[in-house]
Amino acid sequence: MDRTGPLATIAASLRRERERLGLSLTELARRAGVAKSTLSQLESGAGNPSVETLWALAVALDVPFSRLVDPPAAAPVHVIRAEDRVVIPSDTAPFTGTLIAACPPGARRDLHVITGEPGPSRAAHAHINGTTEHMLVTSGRWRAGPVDAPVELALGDYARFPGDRPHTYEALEAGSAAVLVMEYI
Amino acid sequence: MDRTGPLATIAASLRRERERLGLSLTELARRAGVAKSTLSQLESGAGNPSVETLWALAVALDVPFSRLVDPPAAAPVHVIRAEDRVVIPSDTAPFTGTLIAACPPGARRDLHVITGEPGPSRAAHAHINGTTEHMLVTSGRWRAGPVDAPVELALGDYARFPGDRPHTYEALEAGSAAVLVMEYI
DNA sequence: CGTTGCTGTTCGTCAAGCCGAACAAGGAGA
DNA sequence: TCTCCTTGTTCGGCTTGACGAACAGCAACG
Repeated sequence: MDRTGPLATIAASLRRERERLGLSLTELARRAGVAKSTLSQLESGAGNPSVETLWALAVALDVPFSRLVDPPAAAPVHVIRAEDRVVIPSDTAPFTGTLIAACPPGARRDLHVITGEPGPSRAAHAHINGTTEHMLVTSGRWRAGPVDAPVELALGDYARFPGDRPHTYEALEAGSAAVLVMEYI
Repeated sequence: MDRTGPLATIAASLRRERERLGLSLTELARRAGVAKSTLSQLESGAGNPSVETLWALAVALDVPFSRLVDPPAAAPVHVIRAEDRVVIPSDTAPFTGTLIAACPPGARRDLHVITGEPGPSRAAHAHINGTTEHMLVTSGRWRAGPVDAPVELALGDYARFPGDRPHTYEALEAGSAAVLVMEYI
């Protein structure tokens, strides 16, 4: 966790999330029930908001509280080979997905098991912003990752890649399987 | 994410985390650089702390910011068989553990891969309060779970059990392996 | 050109968070 | 018991965040 102070992060996050929704500063202030002067100062980096104020803004923006205080998680594609036990993006075509454990409140992590057979790769729609996918091959081989940069994964390989951008899964062997962790910020 | 207001959660979280470290209110206030009167009021539920104040406390407690505002998740023992794709506690004896992905800030989830050979079961020390372990067998068979209620797991079985109490792992076949997710609240 | 409506800004006032000191309560030791 | 140090509490003050209004800038419309 970073210790650089959350104020600058909050300022940037507020403006980013507000513009993501296409809301004006005035409109967001109205929805959140805070004075627009307060919001203006917060977005300009000045101020030290109370928890209640920031909470109201998070609700109005429909984002988790921590989204505003934690620095935007850089989610570059990260690849680790089985030999090194490193992260690698993986992607399968005809596959079945099974939700094993739903994300408990506060943990923000969903566990899936997917199995696939060789065939055309299957594209997955992008998830909400800030999503990261972890994939660990437990059987066979896969090709997975962002549509513009998929990575081939062998048994035991692990991959991590952004889940908020288009990505694909493709099984390269019969009976391929993998553990998939959907992670939200 | 919950929308019930973070103040009560903050009050409970502050006291819980402080007592977890065995710190007195006075000592925590000193380390965080906040007046102990302020901390006293926060723990009693009164007050509406500023982000800077709460941030200083989170740093002093060495917990991510969101740990203080998100409600704690309940973690009863939950078991699911492979046929049902349900959770089941698993436990192995002679084993090797490899950290694949360290817990990113706010996500509070560590990914491990463990491999084991048959032999005497190995007890794992209890982790910090609120820890939950997820285990998914990717090879062989395991017996794992709380020391007083271990569960046998076959290939593909999944188990979830509290990690803040003593538990064990025991591989039942040569070349057994599993994915282990350490989850913190 | 003036008006209306929006953008986001800055200002003064009031309320409230934060602080430090003073406080009561509980052990530990002489 | 009396003292000393700790625990966490409550109290006056200073500081600061939140509010609402007034403000300047820009675009569309009559």
